[in-house]
Amino acid sequence: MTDTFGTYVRDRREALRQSDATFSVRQVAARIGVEPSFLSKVERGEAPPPSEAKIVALARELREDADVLLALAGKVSSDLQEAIRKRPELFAAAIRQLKDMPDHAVLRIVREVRDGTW
Amino acid sequence: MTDTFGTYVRDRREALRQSDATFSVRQVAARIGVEPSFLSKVERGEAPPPSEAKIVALARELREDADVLLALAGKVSSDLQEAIRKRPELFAAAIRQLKDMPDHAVLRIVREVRDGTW
DNA sequence: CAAACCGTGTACTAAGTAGTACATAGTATA
DNA sequence: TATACTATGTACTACTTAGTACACGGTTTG
Repeated sequence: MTDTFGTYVRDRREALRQSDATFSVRQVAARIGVEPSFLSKVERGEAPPPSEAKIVALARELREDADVLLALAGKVSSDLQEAIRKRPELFAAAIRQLKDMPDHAVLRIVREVRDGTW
Repeated sequence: MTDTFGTYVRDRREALRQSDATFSVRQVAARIGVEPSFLSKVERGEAPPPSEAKIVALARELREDADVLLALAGKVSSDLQEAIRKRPELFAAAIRQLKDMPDHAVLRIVREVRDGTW
């Protein structure tokens, strides 16, 4: 399995670096609170993706959606997990209901619920 | 923090045992594929809850909802996690939308989607 | 009364997780 | 050209996960 997470982070960081030299391994690592050698290994797929907190910090740095980055790391945000754990039967049913539906149908539900067209 | 998972499992197993002697620690452990000492420790909160696979097997044994048992163990079923990971932005939005809604509202969505009243 | 079954205590392990610390060698800059 | 910053490699550690193996003493039951 190719390391999508590391590659994705590296590509994104290098892209930002084109216009901003502070996006070096060292400086990004310092900003998210890890050792540069560790970030380097993560980007090269030599170390597994870091903890949720570090990934969220990294997403903020890279101006990426934290949920997407967490997903690439094979993780699910702890606030979503908590929502499911609080009402497991209900949310298990809801998610299993939605999981095979096309994007637009799920989106419509999200929008209609948000707008109170309900 | 009191150990809800262990206590719950023990209570449920002892209840079933009232009418069926095969619900001893030893025999249930054998049926779900762990050592009796391990199940004993889990029930007494001396060991953390077992892996997802063992919890699912345990839920089947105890005739309980696997999602509920997983939730008590602080876990979320891997098939739900996978659904979220496949479309992280979409499902993050959907779950965050539903998480503060009352049960009946979420249930209505589940039902209406299921029945195609949509 | 002995064989089988019961729960539990102790000791151990093998793999994975999440890093840190330090050294080295290359590259850019003042 | 010296220095300073860069990326990366090697080695190490501490913690957690997910259990197993085995022994012990108590309690049924045939």
